[in-house]
Amino acid sequence: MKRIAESTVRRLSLYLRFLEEFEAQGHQTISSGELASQGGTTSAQVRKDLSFFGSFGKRGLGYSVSALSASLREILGLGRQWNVIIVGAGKIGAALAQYKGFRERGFKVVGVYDTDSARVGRSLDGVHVKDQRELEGDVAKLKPQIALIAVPAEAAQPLVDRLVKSGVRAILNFAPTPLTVPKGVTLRSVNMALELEILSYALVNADD
Amino acid sequence: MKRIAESTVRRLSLYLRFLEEFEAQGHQTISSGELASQGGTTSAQVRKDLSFFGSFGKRGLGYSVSALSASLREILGLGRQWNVIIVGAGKIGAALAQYKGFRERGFKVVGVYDTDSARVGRSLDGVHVKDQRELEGDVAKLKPQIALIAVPAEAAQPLVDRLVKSGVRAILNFAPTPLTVPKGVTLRSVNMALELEILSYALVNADD
DNA sequence: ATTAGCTTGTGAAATCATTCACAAGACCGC
DNA sequence: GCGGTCTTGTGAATGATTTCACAAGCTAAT
Repeated sequence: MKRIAESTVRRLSLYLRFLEEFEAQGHQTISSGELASQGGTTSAQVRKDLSFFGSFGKRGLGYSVSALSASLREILGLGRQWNVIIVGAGKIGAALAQYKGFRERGFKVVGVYDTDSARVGRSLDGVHVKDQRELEGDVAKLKPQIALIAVPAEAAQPLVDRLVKSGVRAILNFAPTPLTVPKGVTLRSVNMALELEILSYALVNADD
Repeated sequence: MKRIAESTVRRLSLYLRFLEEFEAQGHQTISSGELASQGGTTSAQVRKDLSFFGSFGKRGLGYSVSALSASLREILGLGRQWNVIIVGAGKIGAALAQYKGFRERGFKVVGVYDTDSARVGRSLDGVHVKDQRELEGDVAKLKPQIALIAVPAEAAQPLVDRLVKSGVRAILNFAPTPLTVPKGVTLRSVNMALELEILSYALVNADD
């Protein structure tokens, strides 16, 4: 299949959110325009996004909420449980470990690791923090597909290398540093200070 | 001035990071190629990004690390302190309140608010959590330019409306829901579950 | 069965972002 | 001062994404 733009995948994910809300409200069908207004985009964009994957609607009618939800879940790979490990049990790692939103969407935290002995042994929402030396062994055993990185910037790249070597194929990085991964491994980064700097730029240039 | 793409601003922010590291290592000059290899981009991209704002290098030599750092800080509006409030003192709000990276880059947390009386009064890294009823009064007094939102999804939009009404012009949202703001207000969202879903998509479609 | 009223799916056009490619400078060594 | 070697700054070309615009398809009402 043709490569799909990340912006498209991101929007599909948003559409799914909204479809679930809509379904809970008992609606049966939804039009591209309604979907668009929630996601802050246009009806043409919605239709184009969906068209990459097939044809899901009925002309004149719109989309079946439940059928489209199911299709999007399928497309996004959410019909299953993903096992996730979190490395780094500081403030951010701990908050992530306890974040309910992950579990609700099929992402199960199966391990939390740290190097600091003061943190090892603590329990975070049912999962207790293990020593980072156990990482390789656990990855081999539990086969988590996704790792979240919440360690200091300087520890992040060596950690990524270890994770990749152990077979992790998808990484979400919260350390404020750019990382590199080999081809075949997907890396995404969330950098909160950077987001604030973009806001700072917007404030300073408010008169554009 | 011509409108600058967000992707450009994001990269400028990254370049600044490296420049600071590079400066700490005692280097005087840096070429667009060196800057690019750090940021995972190309030298042409670096030069193009900078060209929107002026001409900062010397042909044959590269860029003065300190001069370019200063220019980027100026462009990004980082030559000053920004006052930030955080609304929502749950796991994520608390982690944000204690995140050192913000302070280091000139973002000072001047208030943390929650509605839950069990959380009100707690101290998070020197700032203590206040009742959300004090929000409007404090915003009028402290004039924070930026608000971080870490409340449940359903509480987010009403909160945004209150913040905007009180004069906040930039918002960073961590609630997993799309929000709308009037023109003149900048909103950015960080949605962690969404990032995981994008990874999920990548894993399922690894063979593209 | 026809019409009226919606809404989809999709090429084509327009816009936006990145990469290319090269002239114009700048420094160094001789 | 001149030739050689870098590296910038930037139009032009390419590539990617979004928006437009409209034919085609479906439902409901009469």
